[in-house]
Amino acid sequence: MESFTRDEKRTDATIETPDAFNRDSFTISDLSLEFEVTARALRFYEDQGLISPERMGLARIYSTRDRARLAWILRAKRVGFSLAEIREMIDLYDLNDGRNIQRRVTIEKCRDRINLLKSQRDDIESAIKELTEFVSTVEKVEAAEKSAAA
Amino acid sequence: MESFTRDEKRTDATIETPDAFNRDSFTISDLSLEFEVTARALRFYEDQGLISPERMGLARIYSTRDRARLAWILRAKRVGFSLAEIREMIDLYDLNDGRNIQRRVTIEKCRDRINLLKSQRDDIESAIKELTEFVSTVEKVEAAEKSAAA
DNA sequence: ATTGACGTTTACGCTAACGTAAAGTAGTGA
DNA sequence: TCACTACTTTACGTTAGCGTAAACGTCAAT
Repeated sequence: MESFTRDEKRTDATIETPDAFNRDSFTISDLSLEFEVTARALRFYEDQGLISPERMGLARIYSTRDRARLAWILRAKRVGFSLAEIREMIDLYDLNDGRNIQRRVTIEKCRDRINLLKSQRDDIESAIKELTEFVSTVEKVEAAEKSAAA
Repeated sequence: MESFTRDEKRTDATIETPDAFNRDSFTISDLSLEFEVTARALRFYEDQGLISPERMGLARIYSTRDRARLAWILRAKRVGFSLAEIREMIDLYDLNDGRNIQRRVTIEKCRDRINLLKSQRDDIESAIKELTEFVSTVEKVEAAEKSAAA
């Protein structure tokens, strides 16, 4: 459960086969390349308790679960959550894996988040509309000028 | 255009009628109360060139246009824009009031923003879905436990 | 043995968006 | 006149989210 047998690693490739998909573990640069985040960021997330990969000596070995979790983290970031908030949410998930304590609190927090997300979405929707209209008016002006110049 | 005639101000109220709606000018605390931002924030936005109210002596006098602009700024903030980005967008708007220079650049920038907003919206949509599903599974577990206890 | 690629830790630096005194001005009300 | 209140400026402090050395370990290839 906690030991990492090196037998699971392929021995044919020198140490890394860049074109190998269907991997079951990843290095820090694998993930930083794939998700376009710096290794520094990944280490920082680990410091903040968002993710905790296995170690092989000092080196970090990310599992597919870690990878999925990272994807989750990054999306949460994109939608505007702080790392602290993300951490909270992850804790909620993890808590509900085995425990039944505080389940109602979890649900409430999730509901709050959902509502927040919805209002954010509405704001964005309005912004899109507004910008789109702006663009079209500008384009109309432009078209009018062209025909006037003709 | 630039002078502010004090005749336009009402002289009946001492200096502020707290219950007066349909106002045409606002103090800094009016706006900070209404929009629930601190006066410090408003001054900061001014420093950053996002808004520039008239002055009556030292005191800031916000017009209805300023107020509308503030509303715009705050919504842009809510959807994740930085103050610098908001400033850029405002400049674009203002530029297109009188000038025809760089109109294509403006449009391009707007298009980029629109695309960014759309992908943000999609991210949020996914997050909503995911959280909603999570909540419902948690609730199912809860319901199952209750019936098991009966 | 050394170079190079990739990894590590520790730790100081930086930007954004304000918070928070500190200290002064300006008008009103007693 | 004094106090109060709302407003101002200047300026240093704070938090988040990393960036960026510095200095070192490890393995494979030259």
